[in-house]
Amino acid sequence: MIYKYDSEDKLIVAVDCIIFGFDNEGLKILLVKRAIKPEIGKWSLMGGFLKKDETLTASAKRVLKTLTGLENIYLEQLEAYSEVNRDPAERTISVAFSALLNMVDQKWELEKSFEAKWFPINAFPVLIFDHNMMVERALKRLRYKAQTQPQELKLLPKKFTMLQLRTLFEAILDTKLDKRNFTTKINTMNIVKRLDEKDMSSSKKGSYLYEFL
Amino acid sequence: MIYKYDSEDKLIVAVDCIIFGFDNEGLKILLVKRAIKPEIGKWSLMGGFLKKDETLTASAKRVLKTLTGLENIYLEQLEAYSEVNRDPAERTISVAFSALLNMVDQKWELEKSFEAKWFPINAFPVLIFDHNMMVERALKRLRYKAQTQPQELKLLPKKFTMLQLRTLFEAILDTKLDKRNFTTKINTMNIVKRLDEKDMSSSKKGSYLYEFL
DNA sequence: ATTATTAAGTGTAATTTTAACACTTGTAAA
DNA sequence: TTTACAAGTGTTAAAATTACACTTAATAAT
Repeated sequence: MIYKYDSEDKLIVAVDCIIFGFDNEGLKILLVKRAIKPEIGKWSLMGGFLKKDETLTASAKRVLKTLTGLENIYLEQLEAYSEVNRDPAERTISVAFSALLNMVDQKWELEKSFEAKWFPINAFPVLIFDHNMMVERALKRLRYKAQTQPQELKLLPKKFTMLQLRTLFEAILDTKLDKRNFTTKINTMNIVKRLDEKDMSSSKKGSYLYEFL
Repeated sequence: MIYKYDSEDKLIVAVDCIIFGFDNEGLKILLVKRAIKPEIGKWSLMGGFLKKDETLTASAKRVLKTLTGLENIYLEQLEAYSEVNRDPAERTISVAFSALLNMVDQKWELEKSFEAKWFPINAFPVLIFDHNMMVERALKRLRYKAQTQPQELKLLPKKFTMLQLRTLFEAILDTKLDKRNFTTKINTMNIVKRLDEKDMSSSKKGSYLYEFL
């Protein structure tokens, strides 16, 4: 026997992705020019609509794959946004996802048709709807993650130097960190192993490469 | 000009409330006997369906008011749950809310028709759907709150003793806490003020009452 | 071959925070 | 006046955090 709820209150559920990237210079956010009305042509988070037969996470993964071609982007669900008039076109609620993307060592390209662009995290445009709020929340969450579970910061290439890791932390936390204290801290946390390999590109001495455990 | 998205993927959005209470004995959770099919008669979180013209928070507040009559229950949004078959009746997603409720000093009554019951947090029944997962997540979040923003633990009467506060912490964190260290910690956190008033009910000496700042 | 250059790598001391631990006090009841 | 009982309080040791600057390894230039 199959039961159905009796409701005229069905609505469209969207997902919006706050896509963070890191390229050794600073923390970046990937934005797209909105392709549909309303607010067509304005900067926006990459998003899409939840289909009836997919989970929110699957939906976000699909959206990200469409934009980047990548299948295994690290994702974390954030809040749902549900102001009644958040989207002037129609009642929708949107579930935000934070996506972390290593910009360097993967072979991938942004799907051209989306007019996507990376912006520095401290200099990106005003976004549509409540998307700026979403970014703010995602950043807060990212800072928390850095403090508590740095191994989840999937923003670095598989092998990275201490300098890269520290630069990432500095970008996320928006502070300067002491070199010696940082290394000691990371080492006592037991989350990385030092490889025998060195990266010779940045100095004559070369710097050890690390991997997350 | 009004735009509409073109979509057959509208669906029902629910809210489910993890309602925590504290009565100086221990942490409790408020559950209801489900009144609709499927799974009618089974224990469940208190929930309801999001209406087209309300926000998720408003919806949760409405649901809580229906059950308790209270208007100003402290609420925090948690994750959305979206497994395709989480509710066998129909595709729904549900947004979980954590609600904190001081069981002692308010004048209120549980609406009888819901067959609601308080359970100790470490001895409550198996719930329908994914509700047990929701409770687990809510507990985790509550522990985090206790560590970082204890003034948000709206589970105590306005005036409370250090013993009450410590007992609450012990219940939430599921550990014993040292009396002296606890008092010192709370005092250095600058989140409470000690009143001149004493609660004489628990001892001959009486214990000071505190308020959150 | 020697020297210069450059970023990587490393240790110690001071301070702050946390954890462990037990006796004194104030009041009501006997 | 004494007894009983929970409330209230301080010190010491250990651990974590912060501040701080010189040495090292390798390449490039002479």
